[in-house]
Amino acid sequence: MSRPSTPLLSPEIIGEAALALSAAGEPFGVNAIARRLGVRPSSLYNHVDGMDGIVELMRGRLVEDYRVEPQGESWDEYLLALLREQRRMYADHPQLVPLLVGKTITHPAVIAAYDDLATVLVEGGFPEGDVLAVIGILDAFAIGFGLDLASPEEVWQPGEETRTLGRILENGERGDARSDRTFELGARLLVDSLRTRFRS
Amino acid sequence: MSRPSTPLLSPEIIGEAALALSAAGEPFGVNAIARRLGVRPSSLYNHVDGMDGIVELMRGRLVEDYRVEPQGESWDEYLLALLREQRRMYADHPQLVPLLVGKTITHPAVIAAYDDLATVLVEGGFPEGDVLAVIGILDAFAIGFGLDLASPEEVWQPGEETRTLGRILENGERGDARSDRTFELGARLLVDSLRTRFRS
DNA sequence: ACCTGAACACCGTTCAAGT
DNA sequence: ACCTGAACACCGTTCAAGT
Repeated sequence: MSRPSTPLLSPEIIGEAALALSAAGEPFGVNAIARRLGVRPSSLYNHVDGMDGIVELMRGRLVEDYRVEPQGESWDEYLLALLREQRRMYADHPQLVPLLVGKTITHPAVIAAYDDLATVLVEGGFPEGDVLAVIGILDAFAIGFGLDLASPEEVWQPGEETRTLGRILENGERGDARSDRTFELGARLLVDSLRTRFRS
Repeated sequence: MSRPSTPLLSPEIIGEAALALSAAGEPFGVNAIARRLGVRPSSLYNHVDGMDGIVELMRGRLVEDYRVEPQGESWDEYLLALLREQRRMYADHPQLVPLLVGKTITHPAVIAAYDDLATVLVEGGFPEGDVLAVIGILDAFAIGFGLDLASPEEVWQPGEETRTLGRILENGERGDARSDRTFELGARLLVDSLRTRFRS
């Protein structure tokens, strides 16, 4: 059983297993992936360049799975759709966030997605000198709200008396409802202020 | 040498070592901390409740180190100062982000900091029903821009031809200068839109 | 009370051996 | 070409032994 007639593994299979583990909130290391695929950890190294390679694979699959293609809608509608989808993506894979933002992006599909965004902004009338900053703001937004959505049902649990926070928490929502309201307000504020500042 | 006359360790010493490692971008696990303190990993368990306890310790030290106390300035000035400091904090400890946002906050000093913020917002005239959402937006902002600041000098490196992104990158800044411009624009947009929406 | 050493079940990675 | 098994240097955690 040292070499099967038809391969058990491939980069695609490995990437998919890694993402499934990550989406389930479980560790997605070499050993965990091998366990899930019924294979020895060392087998993975025939298809993938270690843990770094696996992360690159995951990045590629994520762009595909959460891709939002411009359909000719107005820039603000596109931005809202993109923000919503990206937030979902980071919320589904919070453990992956530091690994994704810690490395330079070279993956062609990811570059293409950012190129789409840059093009929509330029065609929407944004000054070219500001486009990079706007892209960065959108990314920061999506990551921040994604992690917020992934955070526990109860974010704050005051032990002692508070002046304001405790009262606000009692009357406010919690869990996904709280995170959704936060995101919707934030997204609206952002898009509105972009429109105001760069009205064309 | 099984028990020293004066203890080698304490929760404070352990937390400080962990933060120093994290700030240096190095792993800050039990073994790494023990190595740095010239002690065996098992020794830490006399002072701290495992890795979870160490993270709680780090959280507490972080609030102190990056605390921004309201000084009676206007709410928007306070918000800007807070955003800047929090961004710095997350940028200095990107690896810690998923561990911090993944757990309910009970630490009294952290609760007190959020209580300060909630109080400033209420006194600044924000409707109480919106304060929780605004706090969430500020958090998301700080985390997102913090991770952006911690990201590599070159965030995008297109391999092939692009329609817009490549040109924008050539003419734009990179590294901290890019991240700073992004943050300053984002912070200004946010505070402006909060002022507009909740003008009192 | 507090540090140690041994032990355990993990982790990522390399590499010779097998087909 | 591709899976395995052994080996290595890690990791977090427990616990009896020492003072």
